[in-house]
Amino acid sequence: MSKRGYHHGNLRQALVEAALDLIEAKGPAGFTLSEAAKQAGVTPAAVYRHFAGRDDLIAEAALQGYEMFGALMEFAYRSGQPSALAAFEATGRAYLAFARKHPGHYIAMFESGISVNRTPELAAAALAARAVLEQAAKQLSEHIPPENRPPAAMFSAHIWAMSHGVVELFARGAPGSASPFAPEDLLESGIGIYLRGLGLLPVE
Amino acid sequence: MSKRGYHHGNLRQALVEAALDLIEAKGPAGFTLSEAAKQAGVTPAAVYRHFAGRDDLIAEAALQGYEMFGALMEFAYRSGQPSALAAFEATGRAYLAFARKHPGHYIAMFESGISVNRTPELAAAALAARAVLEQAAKQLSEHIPPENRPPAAMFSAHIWAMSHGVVELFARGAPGSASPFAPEDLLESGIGIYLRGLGLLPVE
DNA sequence: TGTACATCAGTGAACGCGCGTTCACTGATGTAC
DNA sequence: TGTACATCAGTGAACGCGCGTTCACTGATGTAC
Repeated sequence: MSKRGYHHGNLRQALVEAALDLIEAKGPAGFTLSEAAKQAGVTPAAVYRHFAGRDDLIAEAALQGYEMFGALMEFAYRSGQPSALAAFEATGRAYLAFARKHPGHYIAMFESGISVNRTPELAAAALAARAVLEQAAKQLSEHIPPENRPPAAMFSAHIWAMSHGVVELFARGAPGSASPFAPEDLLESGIGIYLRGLGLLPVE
Repeated sequence: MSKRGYHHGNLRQALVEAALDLIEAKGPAGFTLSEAAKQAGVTPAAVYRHFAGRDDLIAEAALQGYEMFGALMEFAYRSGQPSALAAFEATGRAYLAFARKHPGHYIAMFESGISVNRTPELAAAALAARAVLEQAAKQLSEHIPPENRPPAAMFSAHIWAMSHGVVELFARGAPGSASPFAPEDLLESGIGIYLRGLGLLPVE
């Protein structure tokens, strides 16, 4: 913002944002370091002052994504307290909202092919995000009679899978695309039916 | 198989299979026409005798995938008849089995970025595959009292989303990967809970 | 306030590489006679 | 069975391109005196 001219001032973050724009626009394969540099108004070589290389830049984008993702879900989770159900549903909605609002981050995180175990920092951020959903699932599943209560990790895996599936298949232009339902409605109703199956919502 | 030497004999299909191997091994971005040609024992230029270019080759791999996918689900669906429930569950299992056995096809279909509307033939094959699942969902949903029966298209979209999510998140090495559950169990239990939520399975 | 200097972010030219694609060609195959 | 010939699948050389990365450099910035 402040400085202009020879020194960029905040090139590191500008590069991350250029990367996110490109990933969003052209997919993880379409992203190139050179183009990100160009979009940030800088020579490709300048990137190496801030990142070890192309993959390192994507990894940073994914890291920022995981941190934001975790924080948003955490916030949603808290906002629904003390009701376990409200907290859980808010978390689910936050998942889709994040994917919609920050597609570049979402793609960098889940479709770019970078491993979550690339750095300890990235692994920790990913784990933390996942932990929020698992915590929400765990708290909610305590309302299920123990004898037919699935493991919380399985519960949250189901929700994660359905959320991710809705994002990939129906929230982007991808394959058949032309679903007659809004992704939000699809996910909300799907999770509703699932929760009913666990006895956590009344069977109307 | 038969001919050797200057003329390959079945280069077109050999290229498709090389492409599938490469896509499976290195992701849709890692696939190159040149390497597929090399793996088929042929010069890159030879590819152009059979395909319009790189994307056309991927599209053919996806097309064969959709055809196989549709046929397998159709077969599974029939094998469960006349029970609507058995047919539906067999179809769901066939989904995951296909993704497991034919990852190259699956990736070409859903992750390569090629549009299903690229050719009428591809669109038709994709539609046919989707129709099988929708048919299974429709038949099964007739066992739900009409007043709280979701549209069959929504029903099948939920199942498709959960299946796809399980494949992407837990059936491959991708992100957190280290799920403590087998994808098959995860999907089977997830669908089971969902069907219970629709009143299609007894609440134990 | 003014000057000398150290720092270091960004430059610009260069590299080797593999890509997709084109083109004129060659030589194996199968058919007509 | 043998020869002439048309077909066309695959060759090999070449292309222009953009990529990621390296390197010695330059010049803006901020600090010490």
